Amino acid sequence: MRYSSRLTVAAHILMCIGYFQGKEKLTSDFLAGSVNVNPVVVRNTLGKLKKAGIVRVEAGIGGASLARDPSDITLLDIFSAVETDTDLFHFHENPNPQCPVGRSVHPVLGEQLASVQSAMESHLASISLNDLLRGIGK
Amino acid sequence: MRYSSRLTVAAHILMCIGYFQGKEKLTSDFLAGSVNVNPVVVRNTLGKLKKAGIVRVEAGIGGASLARDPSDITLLDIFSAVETDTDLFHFHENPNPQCPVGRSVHPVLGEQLASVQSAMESHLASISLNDLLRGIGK
DNA sequence: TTTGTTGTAACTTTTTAAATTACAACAGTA
DNA sequence: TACTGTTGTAATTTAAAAAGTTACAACAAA
Repeated sequence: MRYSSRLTVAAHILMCIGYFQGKEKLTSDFLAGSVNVNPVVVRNTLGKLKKAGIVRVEAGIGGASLARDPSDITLLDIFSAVETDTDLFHFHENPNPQCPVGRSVHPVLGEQLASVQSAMESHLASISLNDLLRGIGK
Repeated sequence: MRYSSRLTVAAHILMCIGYFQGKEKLTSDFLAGSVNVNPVVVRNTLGKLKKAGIVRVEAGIGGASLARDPSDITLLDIFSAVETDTDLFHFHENPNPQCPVGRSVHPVLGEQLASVQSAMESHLASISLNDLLRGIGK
């Protein structure tokens, strides 16, 4: 299995906000129309992004806006805000502790996979919302 | 979401084979005992590893063995052999093509995510079964 | 021919994401 | 104040995928 589409949905939403900010009222309905998902999914996603300090949302009146400069919002920020389980790999639960291999898998393999994970994360951190906005309509 | 436990299960199986080769008869039951999964899962996994030229399996008589030197089996080899969908990120299906952002998400974001993916894969390729075997019982 | 094993298909269980429904809380406006 | 459009959030449903399990034919050696 792989990561859910939460990262791409969240990135899409933020690209919309960055692109349309000032021109359109960015309600969850409007954003849902571009992403083509249910408005409630947009609201939940915005809720997580708000908690992470990435967007501001006006309750009641409606409308979302970026809380930081697009160059200061990275894919890692979005990823961490939005994915519940950020672990890339998933260990099988109960290797046999009686077996020398079963006893060692988790520490040995886990250490290696953690380095893969952090390589991925630093790569995500090197890409900003600004980089994405530059590509729109090009 | 994240990758299934297929990679860790497959790596565990291969570590067992590398470790016990020559000392034990490596049947799916024996391997299942160390990994602590159903023997059928082991057989399915071995089937994929066999197709990828990583192991040899004796039908009838039973028992698995490595088809290559452990230093020539990387985590990327195992990963590719065993995961059905190797895509790390998952795109939402139907962004609105009427919207300039909806039209651009896939190409723009997809290109960036592909670079993240290949960074991860080259990292996986740098770790061999030999590296894992060295860590056992240490 | 008997025994122990692999290869596979089919089915069930469990888990997770995403869609959906519903409604209270909120903030402006008439 | 009442009305309107919106957010926040809980609860439920639907859909998809992984892993567990059962069952059995094919196989290879003794």
